[in-house]
Amino acid sequence: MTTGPAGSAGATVMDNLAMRISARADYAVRAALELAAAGDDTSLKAEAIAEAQGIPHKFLEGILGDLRRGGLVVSQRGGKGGYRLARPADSIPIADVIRVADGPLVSVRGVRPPDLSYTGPAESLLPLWIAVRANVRKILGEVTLAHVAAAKLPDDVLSLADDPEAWTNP
Amino acid sequence: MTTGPAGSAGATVMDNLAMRISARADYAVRAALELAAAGDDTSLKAEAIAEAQGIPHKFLEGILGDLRRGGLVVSQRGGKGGYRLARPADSIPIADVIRVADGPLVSVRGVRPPDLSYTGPAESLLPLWIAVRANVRKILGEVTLAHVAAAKLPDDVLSLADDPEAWTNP
DNA sequence: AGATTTCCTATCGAATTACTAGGGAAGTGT
DNA sequence: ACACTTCCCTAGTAATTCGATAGGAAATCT
Repeated sequence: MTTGPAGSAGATVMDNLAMRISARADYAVRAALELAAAGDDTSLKAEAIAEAQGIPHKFLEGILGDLRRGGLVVSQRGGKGGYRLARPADSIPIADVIRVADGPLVSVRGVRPPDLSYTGPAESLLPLWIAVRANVRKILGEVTLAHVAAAKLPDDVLSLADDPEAWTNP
Repeated sequence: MTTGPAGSAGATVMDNLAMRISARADYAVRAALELAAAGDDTSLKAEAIAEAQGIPHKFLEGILGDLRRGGLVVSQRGGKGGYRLARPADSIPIADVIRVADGPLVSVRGVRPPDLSYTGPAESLLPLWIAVRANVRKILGEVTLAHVAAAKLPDDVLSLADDPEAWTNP
């Protein structure tokens, strides 16, 4: 499995992180992509998705439950059961998947930017966080499951990722 | 998440967060802004900064220690002691402050994007995370302490924050 | 009925976060 | 020299969160 053992020996150091995509969000997106690739009328079993993407299957079940409650997938129990997307893949932005699985996209100290208040020289911090959030939203709201599943990201996103400097460490 | 379907009004839920600025990072930036506003040759005591920004002062001391070890501030002990910026405020991007206080800016499941590998329909996920990261870096690397302390954000950042839609909830 | 697969609840350990406590080291003013 | 101030360092801790697991009840198909 190329994805790195989900829970065990992955990263050497667990750093503090200013911005992180959680395992939940990552798994949720990958599961949704698997469903997008399967097509609108084929339904996949949780176990199949888990195996394909190297996700602990009981953990995945919980995540798929969230996606269902969030209205992104529909499920069917029983012998021929499984999950499939509730809407066409090109109408589901990645942002939706992350939000449903993980809550708001961006927050500061557990508070959403518009609810913060700063004083003194920090007053302009709020517009800054808002700008960052707007930017993240723009990207993740523009890119859909269909884009990623087809490996055809929009040009403006691709050009961001093409900058070699974007791939360096710090 | 386990919160009722979509938007059940005002309940404050402490969700998981896809992207968060931690208290450490937020405090670090605000402290640095106080120092930027004080000027290059005035030094402020930890206690004064703590009071001005409403930060627990013992907690802040630890953060200031990180900033010092990261070379962003210099300190002086004793009666006339305190902290001041090690460099001019317009040469310190917000990104530097956050990184020093909190580690790498962006990561996925505790792993930095370039170290991930995805399979199947999730293959294009990596360039997407990279694009998001590049974008966040671009903003936080461009905006300096001087910008924020003077309440004069660069135009391209301001225009992002000016979009009224950027301030809405989800 | 019987097999299958989702769905629900409960729990767990380990890590992380935000913060507190206490004391030692370095510097200043009298 | 002496007291006083302020930074500096090490530990510790309570609460929360994260990732993951277990067992069984409910629904659906053949």
